[in-house]
Amino acid sequence: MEISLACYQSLSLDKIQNSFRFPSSIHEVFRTKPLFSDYCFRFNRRKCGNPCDKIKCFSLEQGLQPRRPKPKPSRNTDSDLKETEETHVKRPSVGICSQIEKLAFCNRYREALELFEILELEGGFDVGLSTYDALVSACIGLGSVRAVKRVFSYMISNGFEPDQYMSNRVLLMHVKCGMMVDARSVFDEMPERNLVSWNTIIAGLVDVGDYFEAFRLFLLMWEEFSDCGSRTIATMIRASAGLELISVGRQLHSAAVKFGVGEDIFVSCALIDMYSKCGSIEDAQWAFDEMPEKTTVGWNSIIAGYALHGYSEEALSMFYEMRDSGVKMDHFTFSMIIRISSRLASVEYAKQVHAGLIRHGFGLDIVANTALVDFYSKWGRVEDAKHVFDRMPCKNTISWNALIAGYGNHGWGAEAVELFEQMLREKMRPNHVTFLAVLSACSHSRLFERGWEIFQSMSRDHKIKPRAMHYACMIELLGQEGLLDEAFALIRGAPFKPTANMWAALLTASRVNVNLELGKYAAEKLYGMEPEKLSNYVVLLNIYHQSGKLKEAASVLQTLRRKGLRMLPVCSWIEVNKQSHVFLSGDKSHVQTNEIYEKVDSLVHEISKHGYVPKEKTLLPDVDEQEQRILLYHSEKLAVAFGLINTMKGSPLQIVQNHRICNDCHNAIKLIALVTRREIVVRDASRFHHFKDGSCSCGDYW
DNA sequence: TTAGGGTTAG
Repeated sequence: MEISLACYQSLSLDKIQNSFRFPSSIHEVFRTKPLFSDYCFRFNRRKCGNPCDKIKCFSLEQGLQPRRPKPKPSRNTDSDLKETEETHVKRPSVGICSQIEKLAFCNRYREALELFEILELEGGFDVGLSTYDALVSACIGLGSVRAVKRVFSYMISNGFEPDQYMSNRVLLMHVKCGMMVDARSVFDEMPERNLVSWNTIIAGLVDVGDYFEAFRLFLLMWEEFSDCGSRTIATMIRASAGLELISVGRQLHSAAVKFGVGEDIFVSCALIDMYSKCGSIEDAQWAFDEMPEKTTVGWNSIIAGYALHGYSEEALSMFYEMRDSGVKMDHFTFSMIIRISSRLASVEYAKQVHAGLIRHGFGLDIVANTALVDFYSKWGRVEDAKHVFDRMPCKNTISWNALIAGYGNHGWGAEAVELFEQMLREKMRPNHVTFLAVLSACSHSRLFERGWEIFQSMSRDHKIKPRAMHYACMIELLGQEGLLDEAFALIRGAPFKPTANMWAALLTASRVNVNLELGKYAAEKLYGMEPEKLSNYVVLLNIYHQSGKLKEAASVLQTLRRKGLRMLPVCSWIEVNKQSHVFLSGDKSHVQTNEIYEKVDSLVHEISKHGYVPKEKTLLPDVDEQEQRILLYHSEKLAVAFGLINTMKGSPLQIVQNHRICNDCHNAIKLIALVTRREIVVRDASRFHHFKDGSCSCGDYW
């Protein structure tokens, strides 16, 4: 029985309990056809390979054969006797061992492992269980594969025979350090496994995204114990979230209620996360409302849920509620709020969160600081971004990517490339996002040769296969150089089926270079892939117009009308004094309307001295006569005028737009930035446009 | 008995 939790706000849990079919339901779920197609869809979408292979891997018939306990080795051989004798002569090592334990207890893991070196080098020490436990803690604390190998090999060579507790700790040590293959061997060879062992290995599998194997082990665990606790359920809910399988998540929710752990905080948080990741924010909110005690993680999960669905305002409002409820905020909260501020282009708010981050003692947190770097660099405040970046005590690839992308988005292509090279010099490993950022920077700044070199170095030097987006960047780069044939050859030579992004890049290149034939070809490819996407038709329409082919343009227009494709209203918004102001074209609802319109008129008058001529007619098909008259008052211009009236000189204006900026406004804003000596950053549906000193970071190519 | 679980950044 499929149930929607949102429907149960009145009678709720009873019905959920009645729907309980666990665990047989999970077997059914994995065997039924609709769910199989569900997987196919998801795996196609995530490009995780052939879904059929994944399903084959998850064969319930091939159960894991429980290992028999290993027979204890007979001690008849000479060498064994020797070993036994040696164990008798082990040196007491109370001093070193207790020191290791103390250091590990104080989280001084590195020092504990340094001291462990003495045991390794000199050998023959009598090391007790508590010392091994401390060493395991040190390995987990450092997350070091090398340390795990050292400690594990010492345990084996020293003849350590772990009890159930220590076996689980050893298993956990491998799991936490991401050594899942070794962890699996440890698990398989354990003479006895209890619930903790199963939970540990299953959680590890979920952590690395091997959800099918996690489910397989979960069912085997169920066969062995016919029992599971809140921890197992929370983990399996996480696995359902990973697979985006709400039906399985609901069954687990039912199971949790049945087992009396439906209100467990870990289960509740996992449910909030699962429902939001599976697309049902209503159910996530319901699960949150049902939490008897709303913890920091609970609040974080629901805020993350709203943010995931693009409901930034709602997420912020939940954050205010969280703050007012007196629950402690943590580095997760701050990281999310910075990201949400970034979407809302709210510098003031981000500054406050930045201050709060430091005040609450999370000033060194890598995730929150990376979010800050991303925020500042996204909005053209490169100095601030660099300031945060330079003061980060440790940085990872994501931190570097954020700054490189920021440089690139704002037209500092050379600086982005320099930063990328510095990253390589500092032995930080780039990933596919790094290359996307640096190639996109090259493309915005027209660094053709450098971009081409970097593109080639991806697979040659860094063993990273270029993906469709990298190809799209290169097509853009070639298009800027007018090398359309080469761009087309790159698409045809790609080792995979060209994607819509790639054809769209070629279509844009054809429009900019006015190549009708290639444009038509790319547009036709795009229609086949995205028949309902309006922008594809609009670009072709523009190409026909530019080439004077009015008959063909009219035919595209007819197709649009036949398909009933209409544009969503274009809107731009800007935040001033922590308040968002949204504008539509010709919008007269704002309280400062008169002032704003006067400002637009005076700006247009001013920039006309610099050669600006407003376009009389837009090429967009859905703009009616009335709207054509108000072209002068497009949402972008209204937002810019409002920003200029209400903000201090010196600070850049930050405007967000739900569509691509139009050609006319692009020209106008470029000149407005010049005459008013203000920086204006517009994030449209496609990219950032940083207007400064009469030019734009996109190099007029978009 | 100990041990195992939930949320964040490009």
